[in-house]
Amino acid sequence: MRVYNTLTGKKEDIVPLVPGKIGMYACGVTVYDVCHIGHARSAIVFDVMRKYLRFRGLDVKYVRNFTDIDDKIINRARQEGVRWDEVAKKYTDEYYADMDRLGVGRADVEPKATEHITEIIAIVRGLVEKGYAYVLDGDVYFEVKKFGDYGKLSKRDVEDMLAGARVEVDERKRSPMDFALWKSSKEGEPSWESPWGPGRPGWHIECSAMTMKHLGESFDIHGGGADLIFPHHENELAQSEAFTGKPFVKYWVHNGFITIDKEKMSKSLGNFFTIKEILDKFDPEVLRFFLLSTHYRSPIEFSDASLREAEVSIDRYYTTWIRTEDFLKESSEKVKTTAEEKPFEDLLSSFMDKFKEAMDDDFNTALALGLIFELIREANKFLDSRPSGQKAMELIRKASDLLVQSGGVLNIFNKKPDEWYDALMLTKKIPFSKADILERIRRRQEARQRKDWTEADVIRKELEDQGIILEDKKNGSVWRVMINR
RNA sequence: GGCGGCGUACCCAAGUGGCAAGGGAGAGGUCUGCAAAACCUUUAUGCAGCGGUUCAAAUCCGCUCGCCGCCUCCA
Repeated sequence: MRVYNTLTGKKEDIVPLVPGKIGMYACGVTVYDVCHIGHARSAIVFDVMRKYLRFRGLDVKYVRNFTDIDDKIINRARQEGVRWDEVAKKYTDEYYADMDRLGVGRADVEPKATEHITEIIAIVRGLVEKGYAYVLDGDVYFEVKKFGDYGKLSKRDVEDMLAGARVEVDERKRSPMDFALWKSSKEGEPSWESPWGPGRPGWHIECSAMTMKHLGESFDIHGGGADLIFPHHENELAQSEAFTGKPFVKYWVHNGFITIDKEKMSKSLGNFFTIKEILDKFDPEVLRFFLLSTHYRSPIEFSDASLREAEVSIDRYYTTWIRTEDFLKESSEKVKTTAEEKPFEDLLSSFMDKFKEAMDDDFNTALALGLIFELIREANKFLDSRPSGQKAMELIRKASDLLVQSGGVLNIFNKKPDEWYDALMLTKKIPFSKADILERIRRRQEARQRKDWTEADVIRKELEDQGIILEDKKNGSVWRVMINR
């Protein structure tokens, strides 16, 4: 398995620090507002990585944090006139609600900054003692120039950055690049006792404390959005390695942004969609599929049209699923071998290797999806050749097993077709109930038996106008929800 | 200004040296009472442009053009 490591700028073989085990940390969210789909991308990408690593037999410990104390939270609380911890609680709940709807699983440990104040203080104290940090009026700063490797993750040169000087200058600091490990609290602000007086942790130190506690001083994979590379991860790396004297993270993994009209989706530009907004119009599976249809490091342009395309693709999957189910239900004594059998069998036996190969190569979900659709096409082709007999059934059963297995890793295609259509009934706001539809199908079936094609077509048209498509099969008609309307 | 990335068909999108995955849309066809679904054929002698290296380049190197990101909070 290989992964692109931001630290080295190359794809590298994944060799766990402890054979058979993976320690993995992903930066979660600061709980001061509702999540947008950029947060969803990060959450989904690392959820799938975790699932795949497990699928490959690794014992994964996945940690994802909450930043529940921060200036933004304090500001938000001030604006809303509520306590800071109420803000944190509220948006933590919102986060869970969004993730649950999205189908993103919980991490193995979900630590909060405020639950690690003791550990944070211990690290800050250690850094002061080791001479990497200095105290100023109750604040503690990390002195960047003391850490020779500073800039190695984001490929930045400290001198260049100083020359650029877009950093807010606090005259008291020894260097503008120095960053806060501990911030003294003003009257009325949340605070914890510390050797430097009442205060709260700086932004980056919490991750060092939490990773160290839950994954050890060195661990395998650290992930997050690409916008966290600098300064957050750079600072995290510096303070962690300065404190322990050991390599902090083996593989740094960063996901690309979601763009709108080619521009990064962000709070400040205001061009963002919340997870809720999207899930009102699309099933969570559609968003997941869409996000996995592009490699995780590439930017992905967000639009309704793209989500509709994803919807069509998913529908193709469930349509095929129904075909395979129908096929397996029909008992077939007579054996009919077709010319399609051999190529189909070959594809089935090579599929899982190719799927693994795709996912092994830096979690190439887009390529993996391509393979899944190749399998779907071949399964349909095989069924079109009208085979029958035990062997044919075994092949189809194997195909659906492979689809379930690969879909399971990607956390897609995990519904039953019925559930997919139920979901579409809701998101497409179909005005008919299932009973309405079945009643019309029954009436149409009578008309068809009378060979009253006009009447049959009128009923079909009526359903079609409301977004329901009928398919006539040899033993009756079935309905589906129309996607493109 | 410094650093990094991207540009593949009508659209989305894989592909880091050896015949250009996959999906959508379009056209034609098979099947069907007609449809739908499915399948088949078709749609890039070509990968932003120009040079170079190589037996061989979308892939490596150089330059040019265009777009974007980070350098400040950000998934």
